[in-house]
Amino acid sequence: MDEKLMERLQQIRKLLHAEQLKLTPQREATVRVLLENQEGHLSAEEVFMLVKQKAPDIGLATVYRTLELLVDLRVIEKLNFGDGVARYEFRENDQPHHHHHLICLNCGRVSEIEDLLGDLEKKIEERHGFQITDHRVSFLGYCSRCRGKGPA
Amino acid sequence: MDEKLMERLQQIRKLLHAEQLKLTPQREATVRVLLENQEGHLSAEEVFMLVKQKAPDIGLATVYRTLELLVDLRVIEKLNFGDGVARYEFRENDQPHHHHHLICLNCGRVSEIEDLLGDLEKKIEERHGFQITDHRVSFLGYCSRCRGKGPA
DNA sequence: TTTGTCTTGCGACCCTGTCCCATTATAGTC
DNA sequence: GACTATAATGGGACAGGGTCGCAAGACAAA
Ligand SMILES: [Zn+2]
Ligand SMILES: [Zn+2]
Ligand SMILES: [Zn+2]
Ligand SMILES: [Zn+2]
Repeated sequence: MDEKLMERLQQIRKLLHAEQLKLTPQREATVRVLLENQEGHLSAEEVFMLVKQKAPDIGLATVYRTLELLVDLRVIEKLNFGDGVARYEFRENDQPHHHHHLICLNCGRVSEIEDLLGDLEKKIEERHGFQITDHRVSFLGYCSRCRGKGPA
Repeated sequence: MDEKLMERLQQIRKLLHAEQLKLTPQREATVRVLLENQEGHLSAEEVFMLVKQKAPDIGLATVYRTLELLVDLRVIEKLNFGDGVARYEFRENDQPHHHHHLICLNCGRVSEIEDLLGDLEKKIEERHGFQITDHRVSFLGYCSRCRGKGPA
């Protein structure tokens, strides 16, 4: 786990370097928080709170800038669950479409399932002549623990 | 068209009445704008602008309140295309899932296609024990006119 | 008319996110 | 190490979308 983290950090350092950018302590702390919360789907504010614990003097703007930078570098992905805040998540390979989200309306848990839209997208491209480059998909409902309970 | 409009207005008037609410001139004007722009996927601000032409003294807050009210009554649906503004659209029956959106990254056109997720949702419910009540789906890419042009 | 309730417009306010700018950190070169 | 060019930072002002509280207005029932 730790060597994987260091490896990832090195990768990112190289990516930044290629653009004459630096992996500053603030950026590193932000990346670490993201890596330590892979399944957390953290919002910028949440990342900020967690980063503050590692680097108390960091500014909110820096976190936002770092997140934007990492999105541009395709290191992380910006998600929108429709709750008014952007959320961020590590990207495994540089590929989009790696998974979908199931959002529980009762407990708020977000779980992930594999991408199931490949065939469907082909169908849409054929039928409608629309060239799909990305999709935004989430499913709302009740997780196995919360079934039958209705809204919170 | 006009009789359909009146019919819809009567329906809505009844729905409101059932909750001891009134179909005020402001609310009626807002509903009319929405009905006259069925495929427009209007934002609140856009609705406000159009309503102002019919009822110049209406306040922005009233439009927001009316939209929220209509969403609660399941008369319209609140959409999120990820561009930072909420958009609104009439609901045909009171059913969700009636269609998906294809959003062109070049010209911004939003077109609609039928809901194709029925089978997929069944599969997800079986595999993951997650009871789906709604989904948010949009496909991003390039429409038939804009194919091969890349981002604007 | 009186009363109670729903509704309105307005402005203050909130929240997420961006921008500006003076200051600071960093990497590279001598 | 010292010097320099450039990238990066923190903080605060600001922006856009949206919500809230409130006093005033509209309306229906009695
Ligand atoms: Zn749950
Ligand atoms: Zn995820
Ligand atoms: Zn197009
Ligand atoms: Zn639509």
